[in-house]
Amino acid sequence: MVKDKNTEQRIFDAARIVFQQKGLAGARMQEIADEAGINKALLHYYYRSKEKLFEAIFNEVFSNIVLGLQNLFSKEMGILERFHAIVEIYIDNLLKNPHIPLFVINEINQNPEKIISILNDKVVIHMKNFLIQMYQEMNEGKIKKVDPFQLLMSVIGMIIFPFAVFPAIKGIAAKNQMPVETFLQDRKQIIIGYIENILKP
Amino acid sequence: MVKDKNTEQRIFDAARIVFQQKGLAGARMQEIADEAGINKALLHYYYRSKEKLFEAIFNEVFSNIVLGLQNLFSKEMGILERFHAIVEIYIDNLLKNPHIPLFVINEINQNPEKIISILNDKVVIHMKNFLIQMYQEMNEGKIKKVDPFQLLMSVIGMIIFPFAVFPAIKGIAAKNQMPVETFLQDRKQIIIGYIENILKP
DNA sequence: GTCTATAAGTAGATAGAC
DNA sequence: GTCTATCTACTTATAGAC
Repeated sequence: MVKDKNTEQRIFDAARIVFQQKGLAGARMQEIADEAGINKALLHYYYRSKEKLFEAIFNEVFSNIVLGLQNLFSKEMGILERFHAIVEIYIDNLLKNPHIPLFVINEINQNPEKIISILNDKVVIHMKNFLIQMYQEMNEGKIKKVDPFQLLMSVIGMIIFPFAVFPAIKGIAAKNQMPVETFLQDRKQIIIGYIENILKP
Repeated sequence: MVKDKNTEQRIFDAARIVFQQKGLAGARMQEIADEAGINKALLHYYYRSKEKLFEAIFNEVFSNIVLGLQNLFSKEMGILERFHAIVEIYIDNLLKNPHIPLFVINEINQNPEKIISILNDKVVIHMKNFLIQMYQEMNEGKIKKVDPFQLLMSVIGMIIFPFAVFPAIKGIAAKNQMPVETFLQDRKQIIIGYIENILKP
């Protein structure tokens, strides 16, 4: 039995929008159906339950993030270059999907075991290689000696935080007659500058 | 008519715990009642509705944050000293209440107008003075020339992000046999070090 | 596959006894 | 003030026609 790709995809896209804005508990199946332009019953026809629909969305979103991380950490490049890539690629991606951080952060808090096990399975290896590379470059005197994990956490925090409070940033930006996109675009070079200040020997 | 402070306070504390963990939509009045060790009907006796109870909690939490900001920005001190204080005080406070960041971030996203108007009324003035002070010290050559707002956003991001993904950090820390509290305590000096690197002329 | 109508379950809110 | 019992509304989920 072949599924109608069009309808299924429309449901999927609608669900992603609603779940990202309202979260699992706050979303309504009716709202998703309206957003998809179809009837509520069809949601259950394609995805048996609200939970299953949510899981389908989350898995797609999160596996994209994991793929992005794997990609960033598997390529051969120096540490500064790598941080440069992390900042550029993530801010560009988040500008296209500013709701993703809060969506993922909420799931981390509601369902930590699931996320931790995925991270352990698919990300930790790359993370370890990254840490090893940092220690190498530190010993070679290419970069200053710092705690690699703390730095990584800091960089991710600087990247993600403005998106987690996006509406507030937007409000503040509007008050200063600056498009929020400009603020976030500028941020790329600024964060990279910080990292260079921190790491340059 | 005098309210029974004990019961009201127990409801309030229980509601804070449940709302912070589950959010407005995810929380159940029954769960709050259980947590408070009283009956569901009493919740409505003290706070007319779920929404009103949530608002009471949020207002208390958020006004504490605003007070903290006002306090930090009103005291006379140099810029580096001020950043030092921001980092120390916020990490210490968040270690006591690690759920607050996500709680506030969610409300920022669900109810941005309310938060923006409070910020405009009570925080923007202090923020402006802070920016003025930064420009002064930059012109005097005490610190390097940087975008003050971007730096502030970065510092706040570095402070708050680990708490927003607390369960994940905890999981990773556990895997490395390190208490998450140690990781976050260490972070204070590390972030302050970053800021000095960024601002030292 | 898609719809309408409806069932079944849940959650917030209230009535009324004590 | 506090409880039990109940009401009402909403939401997910299903049955069944087309």
